[in-house]
Amino acid sequence: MRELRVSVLPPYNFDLVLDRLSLDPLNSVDISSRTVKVPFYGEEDEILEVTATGTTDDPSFLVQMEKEDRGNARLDYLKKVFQWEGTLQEIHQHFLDTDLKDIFTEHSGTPVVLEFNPYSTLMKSIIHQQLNLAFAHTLTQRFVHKFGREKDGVWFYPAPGETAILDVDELREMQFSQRKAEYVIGVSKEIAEGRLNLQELEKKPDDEILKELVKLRGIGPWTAENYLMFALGRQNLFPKTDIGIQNALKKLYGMDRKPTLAEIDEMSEAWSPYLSYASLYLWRSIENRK
DNA sequence: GACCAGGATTGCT
DNA sequence: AGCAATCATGGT
Repeated sequence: MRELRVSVLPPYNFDLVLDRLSLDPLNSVDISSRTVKVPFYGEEDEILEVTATGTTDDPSFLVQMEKEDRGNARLDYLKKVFQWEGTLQEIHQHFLDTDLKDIFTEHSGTPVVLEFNPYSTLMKSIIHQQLNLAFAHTLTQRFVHKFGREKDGVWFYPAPGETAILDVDELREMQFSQRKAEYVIGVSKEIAEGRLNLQELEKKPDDEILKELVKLRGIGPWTAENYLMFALGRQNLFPKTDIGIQNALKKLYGMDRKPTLAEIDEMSEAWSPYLSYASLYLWRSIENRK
């Protein structure tokens, strides 16, 4: 077991990170020991264990790895996933002059934490389309439990090639709709057969990635924006068709209806170039928390 | 028992 | 181009 200590710039509230991660039952989170076990999709499945050892104003972490970290691949991955090199201070500063001031103060130190794998983000987003979160998590969990892999309590999504050869009926059995099953298998085929290269895609600017992803059957604007935000960590995305965002804005402005798309454009204008943070904090503002 | 969920596609006009 | 129907099921 290799151990490593990391400190990052404040503010950074890892307990809020764990709180959000625990919304997905596939994540291996232990709130009391302030630890999350992260799947690392290398040549073999590996687990990286991250434990908070500091506070919001003096954040530090203990990282435990199973193998030697050749080329810093694992540490670089964790830095990106948990945004350890971000500057939340500046971002908070930006929002103090906006209508999101109170929400940002309440959730101060919450970074945008990325999903643990680009392909899994795509699958999860497609499965989550249009469904309430409870059922969406159930479906995703069924999918990963049946076709993915487990190691020491940590779940790994199947590889694209493994999903690509599934039959639609195998997903229908676990209560996927016909079309959702086709989307999941179809997009996996695009990747497995080399027509969609996620590593190459990552090098392009937001608008080009959006354009390419939306061409695929089963990926619309919402899913593509979700990918840019949570697989790639792009900072200026605002999924205005998202029901959760619309409900959060309705609540924020005390409206008796959801805002129109034009109204949303107006509201969000002042939050650029950090719209992804605005989105995250708006989602957090309507999530049920203990 | 409606009606809505962290949407996208298809088939109408 | 724009609109309605469709999808599976759980929560309210």
